[in-house]
Amino acid sequence: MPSSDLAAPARDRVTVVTIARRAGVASSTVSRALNGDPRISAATRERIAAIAVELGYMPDALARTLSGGRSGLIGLVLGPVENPFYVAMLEEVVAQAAARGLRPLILHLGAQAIEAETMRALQQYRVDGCLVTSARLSSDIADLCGRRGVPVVMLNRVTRLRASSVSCDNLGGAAEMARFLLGQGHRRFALVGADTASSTALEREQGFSQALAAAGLQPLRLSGGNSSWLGGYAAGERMAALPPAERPDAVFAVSDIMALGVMDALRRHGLRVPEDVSVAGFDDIAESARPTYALTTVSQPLVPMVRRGLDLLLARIQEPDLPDEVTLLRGRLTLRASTRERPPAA
Amino acid sequence: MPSSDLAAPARDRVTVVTIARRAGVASSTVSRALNGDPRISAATRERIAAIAVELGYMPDALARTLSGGRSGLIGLVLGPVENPFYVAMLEEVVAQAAARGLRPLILHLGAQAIEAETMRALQQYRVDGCLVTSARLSSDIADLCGRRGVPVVMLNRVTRLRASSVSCDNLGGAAEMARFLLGQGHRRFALVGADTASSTALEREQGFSQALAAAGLQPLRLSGGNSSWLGGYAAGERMAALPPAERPDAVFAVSDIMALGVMDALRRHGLRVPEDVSVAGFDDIAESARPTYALTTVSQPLVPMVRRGLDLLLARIQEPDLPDEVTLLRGRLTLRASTRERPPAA
DNA sequence: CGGAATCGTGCACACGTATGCGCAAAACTT
DNA sequence: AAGTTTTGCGCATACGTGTGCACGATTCCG
Repeated sequence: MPSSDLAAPARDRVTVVTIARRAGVASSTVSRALNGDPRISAATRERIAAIAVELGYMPDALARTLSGGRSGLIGLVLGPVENPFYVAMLEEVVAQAAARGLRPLILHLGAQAIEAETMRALQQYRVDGCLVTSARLSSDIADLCGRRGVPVVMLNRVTRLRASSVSCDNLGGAAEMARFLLGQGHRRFALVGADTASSTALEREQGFSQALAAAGLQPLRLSGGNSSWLGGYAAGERMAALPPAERPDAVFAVSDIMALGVMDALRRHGLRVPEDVSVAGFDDIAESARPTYALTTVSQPLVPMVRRGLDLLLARIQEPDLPDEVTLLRGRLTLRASTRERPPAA
Repeated sequence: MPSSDLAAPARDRVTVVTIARRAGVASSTVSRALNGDPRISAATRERIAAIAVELGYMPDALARTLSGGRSGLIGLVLGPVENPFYVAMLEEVVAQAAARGLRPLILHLGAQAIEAETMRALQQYRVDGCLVTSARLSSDIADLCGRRGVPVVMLNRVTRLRASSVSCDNLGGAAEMARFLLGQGHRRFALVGADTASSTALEREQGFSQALAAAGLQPLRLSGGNSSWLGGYAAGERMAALPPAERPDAVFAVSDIMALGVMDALRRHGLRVPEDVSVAGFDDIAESARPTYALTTVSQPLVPMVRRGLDLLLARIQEPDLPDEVTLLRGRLTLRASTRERPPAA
């Protein structure tokens, strides 16, 4: 049936064979020449390179992969993007991956569960490695990757699973924030956590509480749902509803996005930040730097975190049997206008 | 050199050959059986299917692509993610693409220029099609895709280039907003636009201005940089600095993210929204629904837009010679508390 | 000047899947 | 029962690249 014969001649790719014919050599010579094999003479190499440029040759990444190489693809499993921190992380990962010649393939994005489709994609496309930022169901991913020999690095998650991880020193950062607030004269604290207990959130709660306990204090625990603006807002409303005598004079939320919700709720109910209540967060997302928020927070070292994560991943791609490694990077206290010195006594 | 001989036996893939040997048939029979070729008997088909399941066989997408099929990869070129609208669009694209068995490969993300690396990736990985939301330098992408026969669909961008596009009826939506505000009794308007003139922003400005002109009015044009919160904030500050007599009583910003900046600036300078000034936007991002903003806006039909975009793309992947198509979807006015009826006379 | 070492290149095959074609056996027709 | 169609499957090859091995040509050494 020569019905669709006209569809065929449309696009003919430039391959090593095209170049080989043009140069009068074998295709293997072209392959070696372009890959800098020292066995090929300089003259031949340059001649072939010239033809390649002339024809606009681009090696087919898929064929190269099939022939035993790496695909250059890294699978991305991303958490809830309603939290701008994950968006910033995505942006940084994409930029740094591109600089290293890697292409990010999105396997999953969002807070909901990971579908079977994702797992299939992970197996069908020969992903060299995986970067995971979502905790939910990450165990399945890690498990599957482990069985198939695909290295995994967790970003911003510490896990007991077989995988390396890079994370901020959540415990230390939260503790440092607690000590800072204590030093400012605050004595009545609220701690806003998230219901969906991620390792990150738990560590921050713990670090904050422990530092307060060292000063003989205990925070009022408020939780308002998941780690989102709305969750923080709900917690803030609950706090604003307290009788003034019981109301804390400093709030620490385990994520900036929640802290912003807390601030908005407090202000909406007539409380001033920082005059009446100091508010602090963790992450340092872009929104926190807005003059209307000016949130005091613990800045996560995003760029070094991603760099370290890719370092770990690439090392394990080249040497699959390297042992798992857990990296902790210290956060930095960023002081803004949402917190304020309290007079020593009431 | 038998040095790294131990590295080889690590992971042996399950391929059609594995199954063929196990079933005592040729590999071509396996391929046909799994792809539902009617020439294979039901008995053989089932036997092979059973073995495939037992061994956990997954076809290699790369090899399949090489053999003449589609890769199942669609390239994504994304705009500035500081605008949550683009993040929402990304999320929707990922979800809908997965449902159709497509994998999104991130080619570019962010406001800055598209690097050469991106163009290379586009050629090296056999992307079936491209989805573009960024206007900056999208001409290069479209050009390259056109030459290589890769269909392109622009989302939220209308372009004169060779590509199909799906977009909201920006002109009509902005005009409808203008008529609504007029109907509420507003007479002094401000229009907040962006410096970096995207087609989207320009159309919205135009639609708003034209509808006002039809009522014999002209808006005060304010621009405060690019389409970001900070840009809106700057415009809001300029507006708040005006003497009360000259100050508009309604502002329309060409994007929600700018409108939120405007609101924050106005409130920070003591103006009440909507009591003193009504504020309206365009996009309907999640933040606009927060009780603290409650922004009146034009909702973009995100889900249908992405659906239509993928429809167009898939149609052109299967039939490359289809003519370009431009789809316009009507937005819907979403009324919230940031706008308010004005008394008929002063 | 003959043998060995070195250099540059080609042949063949591998990776995993899809498919045109051919061939044997079974089913049907006359 | 012999010929014709249909059925079910295998052989060979293509896709584009990488690489082990071998082979002819050159160079070096004695």
